[in-house]
Amino acid sequence: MTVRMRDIARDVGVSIITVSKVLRNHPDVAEETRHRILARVQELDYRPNLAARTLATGRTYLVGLIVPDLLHPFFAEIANSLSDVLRKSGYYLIISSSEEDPDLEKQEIHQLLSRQLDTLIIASCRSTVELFFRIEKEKTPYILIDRSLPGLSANYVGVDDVAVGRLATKHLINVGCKRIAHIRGPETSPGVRRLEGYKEALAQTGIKVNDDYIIQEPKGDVDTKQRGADAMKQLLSLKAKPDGVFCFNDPLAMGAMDYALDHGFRIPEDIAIIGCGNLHYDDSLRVGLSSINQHSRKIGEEAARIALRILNSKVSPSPETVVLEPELIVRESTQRRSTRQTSSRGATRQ
Amino acid sequence: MTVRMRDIARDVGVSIITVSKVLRNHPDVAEETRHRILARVQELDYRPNLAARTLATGRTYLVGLIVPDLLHPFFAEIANSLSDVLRKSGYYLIISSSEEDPDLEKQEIHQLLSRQLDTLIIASCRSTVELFFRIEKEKTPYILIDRSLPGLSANYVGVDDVAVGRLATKHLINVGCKRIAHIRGPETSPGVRRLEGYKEALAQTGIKVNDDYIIQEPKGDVDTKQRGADAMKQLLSLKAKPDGVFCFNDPLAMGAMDYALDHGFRIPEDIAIIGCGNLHYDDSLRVGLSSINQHSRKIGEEAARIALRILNSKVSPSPETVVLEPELIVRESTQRRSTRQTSSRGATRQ
DNA sequence: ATAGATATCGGTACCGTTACCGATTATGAT
DNA sequence: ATCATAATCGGTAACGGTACCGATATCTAT
Repeated sequence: MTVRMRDIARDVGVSIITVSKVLRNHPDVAEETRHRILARVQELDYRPNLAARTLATGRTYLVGLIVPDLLHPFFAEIANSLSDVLRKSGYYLIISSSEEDPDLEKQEIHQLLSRQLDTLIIASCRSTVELFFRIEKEKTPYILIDRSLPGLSANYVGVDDVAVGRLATKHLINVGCKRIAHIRGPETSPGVRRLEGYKEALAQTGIKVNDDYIIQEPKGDVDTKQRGADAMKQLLSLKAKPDGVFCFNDPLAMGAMDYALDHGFRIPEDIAIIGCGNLHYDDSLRVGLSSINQHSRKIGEEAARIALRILNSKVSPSPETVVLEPELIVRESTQRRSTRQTSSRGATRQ
Repeated sequence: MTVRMRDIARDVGVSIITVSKVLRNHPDVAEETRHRILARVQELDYRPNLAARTLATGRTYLVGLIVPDLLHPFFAEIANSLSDVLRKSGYYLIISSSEEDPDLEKQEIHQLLSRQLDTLIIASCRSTVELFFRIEKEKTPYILIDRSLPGLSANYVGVDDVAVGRLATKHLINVGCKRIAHIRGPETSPGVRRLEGYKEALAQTGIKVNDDYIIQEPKGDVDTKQRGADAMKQLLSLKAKPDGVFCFNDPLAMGAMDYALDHGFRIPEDIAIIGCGNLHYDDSLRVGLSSINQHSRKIGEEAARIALRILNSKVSPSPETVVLEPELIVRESTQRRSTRQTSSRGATRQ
C-alpha cells in the first residue's frame, strides 16, 4: 500500500497531527521535530492524499476550465496562460471541452461540480442563464470568459466585441471597400456583438446593410475551414459581389481566402479579407491575413487574477467585469490603395 | 450547505446505504424504493461528492494527460480524441502541460499522482527512466505516447519515427533533390529517430551525410517559427546551399519556408520543403506544405483503448506497444519535375 | 515560589462515501 | 407447517486527512 501520514508519525515518534502541521507549514512545531519529519517524508517519498484532504477541508485547489474547442488556438492560449498564473499559487487547472454542444457542456459542468472544484472558468456555448443560477446555488464561484450571457451579473473577462466588429469593418471602409460582407459567428455574445459592430460601422458611414452580405453560421458539423469556403462561395455567386469581407474568426477567414484564391480572385485587389484572433500562423498564409488581436493570453491572466482574488477572500467579492480593447493588425489581405505598406509582409498595428 | 446522501435517505425514509446502492445501480434494491430515491435525487439536484467516493473506493475515474505543449495542434488533437473515448466509459481527462521542461514535468507528475488518478498518459520530455520507476512503485499504471524512453518496457503508442524520417527524405530524393538538409527536433525519441531515418535514406541512396546540413535544436526560448527561420538562415548561408529540407515538424517548416520565400528563394524550384504533422492549415500556407501524417487522433484512440483495458482488468496486463505507420502527404512545397501534379493545390497521399 | 505567557504537541470528532457482512422479510417448495 | 432460498435493507468500520481545542512543558517576571 502507499505510505500515509500515520506511517511517518509512527516512524518519527510523533502524532499524526504534528505531521499534518509540518506538511502545511504550520508554525506550531519545533524546528528539530520538523526536520526529522521532513527527512522521513523525503525518504519515503510521501505525498498527501488530496482526496482525503479535500474531504476534510472542502477545498480541492482545483480550478475547472470549460472551453468549446481545445483545438482552437485562441482557447489553447487562454488555457496556457491561465494555468501558468494559477500554478504559481498552488492551484491546478482541469480542462474540458464542450465541442460547442450545450448539452455536453451541461454534462461537463455537472461532472466538474461534483469534483468539488474551487472555481469554474467557462466560455459557455449556452444561450440561457438558468444553468448558471443553479451553479450559484451551489456556491461554486464561476467566471465567464470570451462569451457573456444576457441578464447574468457574473465575473466576466473578454474583449469588446462590438468594437471588434466596428474596427474591422471601418478598416475595410478605410481601404476603399464599398460592398462589405460579414461571415458571422454563432448566436453567442461575440457572434452577436461583432455583427452589431459591423452594422454600426456601416451605419456611421452611411452604407445600407444588405442582408445578402451577412452569411449565417450553418448548423452542420463541417469543420471551420470548410464553412468559411462555403460562405465565400455563396458571397461570390451574388450579382453584386462584395469587395471586402469581415470574418468572425481567422479559421473561417482562412477557408474563405482559400476559396476566393482558388477561383481566380485576387486578395486584396478584388476582395479584401479580415479575420479575428490574430493567430500565430496568420503571417504565413497564402496571403498574410489581417486580423483583430483579442489578447487571448491577457484574457487568461485576468481570469486567473479574478479567480485568485475570489479564492483568497473569505467573503465572495462582488462580480468583476474586464473588457479588453481589441487591436487592429494589418497584413496583406487588406492592403489596398493608399494604405499599402512599404514592407511587403510585415504586420502593422494601428 | 450542499445536499448529501444522508439528506436523501432521511427524506425518503431509508438508510444511507440503500441510497448509495441506487446511485451505483446496485441490483440489491426494490424497484419501488429505487424510484422514490431517484425522484428525490432529481428534486434536490443531488450529485455525489467524488472526493469522498475516491477516499472510500480508491478510484477517481480520472485519467491524467501530460503533454509538452497544448498549443501544438498535434497534442491538442490527441487530447481531444482521448477525451472522447474515455468519456464514453465514464472517465474524465485531466490535462496538464509541461512546456517541454523536464523539471516542470516532474512536478506535474507528482501533483497528478497525489490526486490519485487511475492512469497517467504522458508524452514525456524527460530523457531518463528513473522517474518512471518511481511511478511504477506507486502502482499507478501509465502509458507513454509519441515519445518512448530507452530501457523502459511500458505501454507505448506512437508513430514509427524512423519511417517518418525515411519517408520524408526518400520523397525529397525522388523529386530530384541532391543536397538534403534536416532541421532536427529535440533529443527525445522522435527527434533522434527521425534523424536516424533521414540518415538511413541518404545511405541507401549512396548520399554522404553532411553535418552542415543537420541543424541542431537550439536551447533558447524562442518560438518554433522563429527557430525554423533561424535554421533556414543558417542553411542558406552555406556555400553549397541545400535544395531540399526535411523539418522535424510543421511549425518549424513554416518558419523555414517564410524565411526562404522572404529572401527570394522559390519553393519548390530552388528548395523543396517537407514537414511532419500534417496540420490542418498546411493547405493554406504561402506554399502548400508537404508533410507526414502522424495520425494524431488514432494515437489518442489507441492510448484510450489501452487505458480502458488496464482499468477494466483486475490484474495489470502486460505492457502493450502500438506503432503506427506514417503516411506521406504531398503538396506544392515538394512538387518538382516529374512528380508535379495536375491539380495545383490538392494534397495527394502516397 | 507562583502566576502567567509562550512554545510544543496530541485527542477527539468529523468530512461524505463505500465495503463487508449480517439482519429481516417475503417467497416458494415440500 | 416447516425450511431453504431469494430479495431487500441496514450497521459498523473504515478511507486519509484536518479543525478545534485542550494538555503539557518551559520560561519569565514578580
